[in-house]
Amino acid sequence: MKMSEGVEWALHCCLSLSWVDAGEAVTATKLAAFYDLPAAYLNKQLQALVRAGIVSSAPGPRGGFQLARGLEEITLMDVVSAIEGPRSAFRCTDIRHRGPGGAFIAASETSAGGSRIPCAIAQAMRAAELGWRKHLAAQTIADIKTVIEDRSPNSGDDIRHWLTARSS
Amino acid sequence: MKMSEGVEWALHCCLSLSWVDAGEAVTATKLAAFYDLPAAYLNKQLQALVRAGIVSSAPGPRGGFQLARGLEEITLMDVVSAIEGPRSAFRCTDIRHRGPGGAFIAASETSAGGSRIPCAIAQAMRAAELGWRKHLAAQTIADIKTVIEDRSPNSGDDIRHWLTARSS
DNA sequence: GCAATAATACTCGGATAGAGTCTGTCCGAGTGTCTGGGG
DNA sequence: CCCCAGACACTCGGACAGACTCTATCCGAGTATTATTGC
Repeated sequence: MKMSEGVEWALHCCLSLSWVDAGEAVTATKLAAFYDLPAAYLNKQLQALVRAGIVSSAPGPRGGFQLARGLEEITLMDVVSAIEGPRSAFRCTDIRHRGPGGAFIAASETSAGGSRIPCAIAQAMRAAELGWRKHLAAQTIADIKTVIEDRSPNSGDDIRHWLTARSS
Repeated sequence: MKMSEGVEWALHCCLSLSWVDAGEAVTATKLAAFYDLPAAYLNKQLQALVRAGIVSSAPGPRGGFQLARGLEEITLMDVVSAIEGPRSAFRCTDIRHRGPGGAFIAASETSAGGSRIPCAIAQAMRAAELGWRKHLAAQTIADIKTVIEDRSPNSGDDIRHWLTARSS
């Protein structure tokens, strides 16, 4: 169970984009060079953020990516969901209903309407994962930005200058 | 990010093993037949549980697997960790230190001793994942067994009879 | 000098290969059981 | 009848392929810029 590296990339990119002036777009090539990442693949991850409505994109010269909404409106959950997809990590395949074992619970645990009572194991796993998602949804990128600006107040200016410089 | 199916299998197997009498071993073949799973692959997952000390194994005739400790001592976290390994889902590759961007934070965020201050993003992700792990560690398989026995009090007997029958 | 136009360079976006991990399968080492023979 | 030895059948355990997802790359569609040409 490994989370895609694209999540880390996307989070850092959102953070970096927050320092450039509104209306200014940064290209995927520039962001990739800044972090020494493969440009085309980073572009792919940024596309996922576009589809999720987190950043907006513009083609052509002077084009690129910029945040589509305020940092306070972007939670870690939003970014993770955009990159990893909406499906949960634990996926119940209902093995309790397969094979001879299924016969034992079919009578006693199947509700009247025919809809099956969810597996207790799946419920427990889902509850734990929900806790994880709640933690992610409770933190916005603005919170992280605050931490970083506390640590090094001038890094934001440096990053903005580097990303908005015309010649690389 | 998809969790291995082996986790679901292992959880169900632990639950099933809890109903057979102590000292009685159940073979991987039997458990696989019960849930209609590939026997050899299920055996592989059970081996992981053995390495983690959750179940014990015995070779030869009358051999098989049985729980190595009480259900109250087996948390969901134990099983997940046994199957999935100890590594966390989110893995910080420190892209903030790679490329030109690394130069900006090297001076301001590196502590005196040379040890780097952990990335704020990695910290946030790790905190969320820790919340997930805490949820998993807080629930034991005994808890799940209680839920199931509440729903269908006689299923335990059925499962024990099926698993301990000599001829399939 | 100014406006319209065509060529241009640059960007994102999706379609296309390669690597790593998860899933599934096979065979060998080891152990308890059963059968046959001897005392 | 009881004990012992040998063969046997059964189990786990690790080594070996196949499938799927993640990673990485390439090329085409579209757009703002820029140079050129005519007025």
